[in-house]
Amino acid sequence: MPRSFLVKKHINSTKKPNYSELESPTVFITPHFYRGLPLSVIPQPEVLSPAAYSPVTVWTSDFSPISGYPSSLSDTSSKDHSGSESPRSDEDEQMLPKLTDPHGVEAEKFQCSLCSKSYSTYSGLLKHKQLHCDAQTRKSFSCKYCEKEYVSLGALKMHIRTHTLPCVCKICGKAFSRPWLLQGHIRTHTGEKPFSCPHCNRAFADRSNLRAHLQTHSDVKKYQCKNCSKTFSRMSLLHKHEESGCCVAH
DNA sequence: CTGGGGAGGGGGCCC
DNA sequence: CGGGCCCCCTCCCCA
Repeated sequence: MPRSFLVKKHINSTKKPNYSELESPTVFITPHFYRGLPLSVIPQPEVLSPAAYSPVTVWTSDFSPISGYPSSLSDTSSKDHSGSESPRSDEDEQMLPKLTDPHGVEAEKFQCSLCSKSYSTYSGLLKHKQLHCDAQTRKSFSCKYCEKEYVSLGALKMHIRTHTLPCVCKICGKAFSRPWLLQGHIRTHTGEKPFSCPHCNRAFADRSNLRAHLQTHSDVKKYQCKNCSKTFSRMSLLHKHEESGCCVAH
């Protein structure tokens, strides 16, 4: 039976969210454990709305045309407010070539594929790229719950789930960020242990714990002290060993 | 005090 | 792009 997961203490309260203060969960698992697989539910609209993110800039790996990008970005960001997609900033306007200029695009041979601004020399284009577009092409999606930033919307959505915790155990009400975490938790209720040790046949509910257990069967363990060469089955044990002062004198 | 098990978090990869 | 899965890691607790 689980021992501590319901009374887990967060000594460093700043490190982990206060789950009780988060918004209400949206997914429940029925007692029919293996029929009703956990379903993830999209977080609250305001969480996934464009306002939830801070898409500062757009990132591309090179300077090639990115015709597909703006539409893909707007696909996820403009559904709730059609008619206001892709607003161009003042700076963007300044970056565009002035087509009415008598020395307009026709006279320029090197054109920025991102902002369409043209230059008569390649070095001019490179300078523009370094000073303006390269900086602007680094996308940054910020979490509205914390200070973390991600380079992709998908990564941010994944992270936001750690705040919203949409997967909730029907039995005990504990919430999780991902369905498979909930599945692992449900095993603590059912006692299911699908991962067996080939050496001693001891079973585990979690693959990671089996992996840690396998280390105990090894003479030379994975984590080794740099100073005394003693090995440990877990990094945490190695850290304890180092903090104990064993190697301070060396 | 040390080693090990239980439980869970988070990023990355693949489909 | 999202879900599932894997891997690595941490924290807590107990023998």
